Amino acid sequence: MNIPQVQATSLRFSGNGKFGLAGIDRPDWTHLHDMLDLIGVVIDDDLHAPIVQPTVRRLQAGELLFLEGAPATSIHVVRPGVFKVFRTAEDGYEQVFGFVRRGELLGFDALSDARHLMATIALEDASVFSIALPDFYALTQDLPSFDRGVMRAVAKAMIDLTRVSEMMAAAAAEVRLARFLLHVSRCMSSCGQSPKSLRLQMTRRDIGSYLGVAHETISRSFAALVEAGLIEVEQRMVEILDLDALQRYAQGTRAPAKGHALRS
Amino acid sequence: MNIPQVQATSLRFSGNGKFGLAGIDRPDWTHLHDMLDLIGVVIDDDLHAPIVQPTVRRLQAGELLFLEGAPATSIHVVRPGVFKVFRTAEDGYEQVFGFVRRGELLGFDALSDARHLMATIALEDASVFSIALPDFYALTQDLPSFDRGVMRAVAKAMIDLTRVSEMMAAAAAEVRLARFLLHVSRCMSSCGQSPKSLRLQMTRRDIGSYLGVAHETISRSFAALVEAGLIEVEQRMVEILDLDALQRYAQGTRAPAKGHALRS
DNA sequence: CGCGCGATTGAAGCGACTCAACGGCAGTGG
DNA sequence: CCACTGCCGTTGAGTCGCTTCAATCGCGCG
Repeated sequence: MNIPQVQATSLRFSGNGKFGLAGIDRPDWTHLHDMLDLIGVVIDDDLHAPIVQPTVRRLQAGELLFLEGAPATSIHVVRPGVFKVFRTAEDGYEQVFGFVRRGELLGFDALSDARHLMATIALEDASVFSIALPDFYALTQDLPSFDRGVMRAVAKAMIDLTRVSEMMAAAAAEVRLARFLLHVSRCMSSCGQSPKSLRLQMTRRDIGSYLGVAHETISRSFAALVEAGLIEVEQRMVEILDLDALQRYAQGTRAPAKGHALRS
Repeated sequence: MNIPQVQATSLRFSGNGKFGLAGIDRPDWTHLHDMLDLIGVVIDDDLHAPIVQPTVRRLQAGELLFLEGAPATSIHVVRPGVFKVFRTAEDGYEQVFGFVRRGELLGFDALSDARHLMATIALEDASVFSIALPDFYALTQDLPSFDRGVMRAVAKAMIDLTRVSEMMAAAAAEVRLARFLLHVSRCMSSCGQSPKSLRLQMTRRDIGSYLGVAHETISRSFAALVEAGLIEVEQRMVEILDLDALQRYAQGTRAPAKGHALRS
C-alpha cells in the first residue's frame, strides 16, 4: 500500500470576513486563518512573517491518511469528514481507538517517537489541513495563542480517550451503546447540528471494536434500544426519540465500590 | 470538600546527587533543571531570566493531588511515586483511567476547560513538581525545547490511554491482566528497573476497574497466570517468570481459551 | 448477475458477574 | 495491649449475558 501524497490546493477564499485586512493581496493567510478558527484559536497575535501555510489534503471515503508505523511528517486538523483511528493486531483483529471529527487533531500521537502507532482512515469523503512538523513547531513558537489552542485541542483529545474507558466501564453492552450514541450526539450538538438525529459513518463492527464487544452484540443492542423505545434505527441513521431517557439508561454502571478512605 | 492547596516548599536538598553542580548557590534553577530532565528535555536554550520556578509538593500515600471538578491551577510532573487517575460515578462506582508514574504529566487534561475531570490520588508516598498555569505557558514560549518536551510527554500520555483500549480489547480477563503486567513491566524497564520484578501499588479493585472486570476476576486471573507458570505472586509483588511466554500469552485477542497454547 | 460485505437473527456453550463467606492485615481506640 | 473495625484478597456457587458459529437477507459494485 502506498500513502497518498499531500497535495497543495489552489488558494481560494471562503468568505472569511473576520479579518478585514487579511487576504486582500496575500491569500497565503486564508488557510492558516481557517485552520486556527477550526481549532478555536482566537487571534490576538499579529500575523507577521514568516508564517507558514497549512496545505489541504482531500480524501475519499476509505482512503488512508496514514498507516500505522508510518513516519510522522505532519500534524493534521480535520475539516469536514470523519476519520477512524485503529490498529491491526498480528492475528488480524482490528482494534478501533476512536473516531475523529471536524476541528480535532490527527497525528499528534506520533510526536513522541516520530512514528505513527495507529492507522487513520477516512470513513467518508473528507479533507484535512496538514502542517509539516517543522512548520508546526515554528507556529507554536511564533503564535502563543496557537500553542495554547493546540494544548487545548490535545487536552480534549485526551478527554475523549478517557471517554472510551467510561463507555467500556458499563458492563451491559446496551449501556455501552447508549453511551456511545450520547457521545456522538454531543459531538453533533457541539458542531451545531441536531443532537437527536445521528448519521453513523462507521460499521457495526467498528463500533463493536471500539466498545469492546462483538459486532453481533452491537446489532442486538441496537434492537434492544429500539425495543425500549429510546431510539429508531434505519441502517446507519439513528434517531434519538427520548434524549433524557437515553441518558438515564446510560447511567448504569457496575456494582459501586464501597466506602473509600481518602485523606486530604 | 476542599481542595488541597499547592504548597511552596522550602528549598532544601534531598540528596540529589545527579546534578553535582546544581544547588550550590542558585537553588532557583535546580528544580527547573530537575524537572526538565525528568520529562526528557535536553537543554539547548540558555536559561535566561525570567525563568519560572516549579514548586515541589509532597504527598503521602492516599493523599489527593486534586479532586474531580477542581479548577486547574497547575501542571504537575511526577517525581518518585505512582498516582491513580480516576472518576467516581454518581452511583459510587470508581472508574480508574490510568496510573501515572515518574516523569509523566498530571493535570494536563484540564487545559481544555480549566477544570479537572478526573481526580488524582497518590498510591504511595510521592512528590511532584508543580508549575502554575501562567508560568507553564511562559515556559513553553521561553523554552522551545520545553514546549516540545511537553508535546512529547503528552503524546506519550495519549498513547498510554490507547493502551487501555488494547488491554480491554482482549476478551479473556487473564489476557487483559497479562497485558497489564507487561505494560507495567515496560514502565519498569523504561525507568531503568528490572522488568521482571514488579511491585504493584494499586489494589485488585483498581486493576479491575482499569481493565474493566470485577476485582474477583482479577484475583482469579492472577491465580490462573500463576497456575500456568508464567508469574509468581505474593501480595502485590509480582515476579514474571517467563517474559516471552507471557508476551505470547498476551497476544490473543478475541477467542476464548479454545485449546489455548497454555496447556503443558 | 454473482460476489463480497454489512447487518440481522438463531442456537449453544462458557466465561464473567453477582452474591457470599472467609482469613489476613493495618489502623484505631478503649 | 488487645479487641474492634474496615478493607484487601481469595475462593465458592449459581445465574446471566456475551461470544462464537452459523445461516440468511439486503445492498453496492465490478
